[in-house]
Amino acid sequence: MRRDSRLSGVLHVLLHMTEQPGPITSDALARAMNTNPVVVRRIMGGLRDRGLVHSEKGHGGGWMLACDLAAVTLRDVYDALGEPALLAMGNRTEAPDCLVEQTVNAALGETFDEAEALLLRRFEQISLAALCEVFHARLAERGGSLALETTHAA
Amino acid sequence: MRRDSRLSGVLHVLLHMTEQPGPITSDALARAMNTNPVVVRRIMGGLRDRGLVHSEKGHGGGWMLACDLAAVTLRDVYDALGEPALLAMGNRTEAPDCLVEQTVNAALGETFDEAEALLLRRFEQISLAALCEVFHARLAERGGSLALETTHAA
DNA sequence: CACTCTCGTAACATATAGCGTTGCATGAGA
DNA sequence: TCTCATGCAACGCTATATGTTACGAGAGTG
Repeated sequence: MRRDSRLSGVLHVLLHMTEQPGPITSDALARAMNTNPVVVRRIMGGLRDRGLVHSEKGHGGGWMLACDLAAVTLRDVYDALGEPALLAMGNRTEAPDCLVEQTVNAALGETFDEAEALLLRRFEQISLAALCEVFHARLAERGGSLALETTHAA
Repeated sequence: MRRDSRLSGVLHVLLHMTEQPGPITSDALARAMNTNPVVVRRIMGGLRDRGLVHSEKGHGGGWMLACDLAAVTLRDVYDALGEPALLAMGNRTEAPDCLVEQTVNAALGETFDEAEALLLRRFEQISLAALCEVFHARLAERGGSLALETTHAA
């Protein structure tokens, strides 16, 4: 299967939203990500249910941030996506009768658990506010516009 | 995508081979793994090309170990499988123009790289001989047979 | 009220990758 | 010559991320 890029995608969207005061429509976000509005709504749905963002229908509607950027980490966003699989590999069988396979599972499982724990720990260490800061540092360093419409030409 | 279990599977096979003096057929290995002989040959092909195992056709043929168990690590086996993807997630775009996405990619990419490096490092730290040792320790502790035919009832 | 905008959601299509299965060719031993 | 076993191509199946279309519901505008 293709590699899951939902976390990457939703963070892209969230970071753009921090740079824009008003609500942004799924359509505008979809254009920025070269994808479809429905895909945007799909990945944003989980974040809405968790109260990270808020959506409004009708004229002037769209998506708005609804959380404290300093208090929300990538882990929260990851959870809001439904905690998709982190590793592409896994043990063949969960609870095998075979002692040989139990040995293999134990060794591999420990390694896999370590890697997953590392990822989640790193996610918890990065807040949306921190991402914003890094972005602004890059912006100041390299110059350029911060508007969604400019960075993503229509 | 389904979670890749080739590493888990091939290690199971290799460990069984260390416990058996003569060659083992793909058919016997497939029965032990509740799968198809062709699947066994497929994942073993890479290991054969690297000289980790040797295959013989005809009567009395099958698979044999062809390496120093203490010198071969899980990393070697992983490489022999063709270095399949370790992580189920990735960045949406490799080299985006958007400064926002560059920021997201940098943060996530660093985390992903760390996790991949951890996995490979752990793989390098575990030799086939070490797995064998753990297996024999478990065997002595819990008792039981070590024959493929017994642990995997036909 | 009619119209337009936007989200919410179902339904279906597409692409990829692991896995299973069949068939046949090839080489080795009985 | 027959049987056993690998080598390999060619399918089909399944799961999942992603793309697309269609329609309904709510919210603002004229």
